[in-house]
Amino acid sequence: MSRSHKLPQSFYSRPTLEVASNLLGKVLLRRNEGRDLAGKIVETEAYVGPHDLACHASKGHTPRTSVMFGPPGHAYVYMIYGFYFCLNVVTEPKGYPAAVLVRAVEPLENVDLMRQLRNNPQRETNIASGPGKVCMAMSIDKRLNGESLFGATIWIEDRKIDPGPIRTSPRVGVDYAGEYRDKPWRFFVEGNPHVSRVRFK
DNA sequence: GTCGTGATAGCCT
DNA sequence: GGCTATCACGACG
Repeated sequence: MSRSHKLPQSFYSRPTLEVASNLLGKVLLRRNEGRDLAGKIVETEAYVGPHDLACHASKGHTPRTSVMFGPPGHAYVYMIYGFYFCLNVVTEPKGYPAAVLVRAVEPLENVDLMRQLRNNPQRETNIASGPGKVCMAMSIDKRLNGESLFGATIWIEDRKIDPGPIRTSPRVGVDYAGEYRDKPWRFFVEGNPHVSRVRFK
């Protein structure tokens, strides 16, 4: 039983754009007080390293960004706008600071609990259709910053789901990033209603 | 449906 | 001090 479908470290230790694209259709798992919350990843963004002006690590190695400089396959969680958290997975070999932001998942297991954690939105497509929502729905906060994705707290599984057609677009909220602003480094499943609607075209 | 606004904390010139 | 990889809500129409 308990077969592990966990993605291995070699999955994460690759070029960030590949990881961001290949994460679509994989399943994010979060063990929360004995219950596993699960969601199929349908939207990601790549933050590709020290030269990418939208990547936090372009500001250098600071306490905040240090997890990104560490080994691949770990969670980089930070607080944004004083209210919300964003979940990233660290990519590329150790020492190269890059990560993939998980922007949206389609709830799969214990959906009732995920909905509750989000203060009971009406529509299921409003449970985890955005990076802050993903963290709320899956009980992810600063305490998980630096957590390995190979333990029993949070991980990503390959359930051999065909994600369907993949599209790209510019990333959300990075107008400040100069020549990197319009890089098509956002990946999402075309037509999936759980994708965040922001800057859709 | 779209648009504007307010809330708020941690980080870093 | 200024900015931020966001969300919810209310005002429109």
